[in-house]
Amino acid sequence: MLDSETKAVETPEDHAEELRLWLRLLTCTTLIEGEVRGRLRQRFDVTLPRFDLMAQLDKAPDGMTLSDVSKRMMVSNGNVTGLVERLVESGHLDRRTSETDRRVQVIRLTKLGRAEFRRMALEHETWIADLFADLTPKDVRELMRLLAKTKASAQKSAARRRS
Amino acid sequence: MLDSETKAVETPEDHAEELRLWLRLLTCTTLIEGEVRGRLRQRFDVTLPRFDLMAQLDKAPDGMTLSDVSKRMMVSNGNVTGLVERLVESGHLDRRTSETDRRVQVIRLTKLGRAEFRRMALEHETWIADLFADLTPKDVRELMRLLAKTKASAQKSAARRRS
DNA sequence: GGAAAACATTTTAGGCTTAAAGCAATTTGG
DNA sequence: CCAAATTGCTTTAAGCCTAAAATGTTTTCC
Repeated sequence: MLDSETKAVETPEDHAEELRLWLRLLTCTTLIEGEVRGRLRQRFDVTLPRFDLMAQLDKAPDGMTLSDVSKRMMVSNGNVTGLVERLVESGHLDRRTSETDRRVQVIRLTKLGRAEFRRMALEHETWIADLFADLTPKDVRELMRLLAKTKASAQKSAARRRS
Repeated sequence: MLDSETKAVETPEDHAEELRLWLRLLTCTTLIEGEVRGRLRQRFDVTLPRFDLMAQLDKAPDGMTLSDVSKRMMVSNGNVTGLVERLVESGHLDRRTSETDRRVQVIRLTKLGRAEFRRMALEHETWIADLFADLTPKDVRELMRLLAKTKASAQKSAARRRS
């Protein structure tokens, strides 16, 4: 049997498996994301980022600040500014400056925005179910568990770098 | 015990688990992708799409057509056109029209492009390994299996829609 | 109280991305 | 052979996205 040192010499840094895993993860996400994007556009003439932003706001009846949205969506501040601008323009969002802190903008879904989002979300959920249809409930549970572990690992690594 | 019909009435369409799974998948990918993007920029002043394109070409010593690249990267044709333009400009790519079919553009890494990519890829691999560091080899295998199943399921669903 | 730091957002410059339309070259099927 | 369809790529218009700098506001802390 090989000791660990010998093995280390033979395969100095074998991270090929992790690399393949990352590529597969990326492929899955890209595939599903593209499918959802296309369906949103065809059925509702809406973009995925707009839908995602509305989804965040649907969960927050009292509204959110732009920073909150930016953190939740994991996108840059400037990105949110533009996205919100367009959704206010189209009447889906209401935006007001906080009374207690004039730096802060609070945004909410308008009645129109909420109604449209709910209508889209119902159908969206069936698309997702269909895309994952071949996974058993056990597969789903197991994937949830492993992705939670993955997320924690990646966050730890990211924090290590920032420190 | 409830029969399936009663149960169906109580929970008409329970796809909440799949939805959560999709969001978690997306979170993991966004997290890792953002981390890789930032490191590529800081260490090598290169963008992620440029790196991805070079990675495709590194696996194809005889070059690829733009269509091939577009399919592999799962992005639109027009996207590749611009990406290639900039990489030819910076001297990383060589582009020539096919002798047998004048519609086709074949691109390859230049000597410079290959050298730079190899240098980046070495480090990139260690980042990925670090990001996935808390997963056991068994976790990795299991994730690979479940993501393969997910990919197949999503492709089937996408094909259903297109038909 | 007031300077300095922190914070929320916007602006800027540049690049990425898509869908759809357009152009040229090749292939197909009468 | 040649018109029609297909294929490979580019262009266009619009929107998405980031990092970094700028602006205005609030908090901190001496």
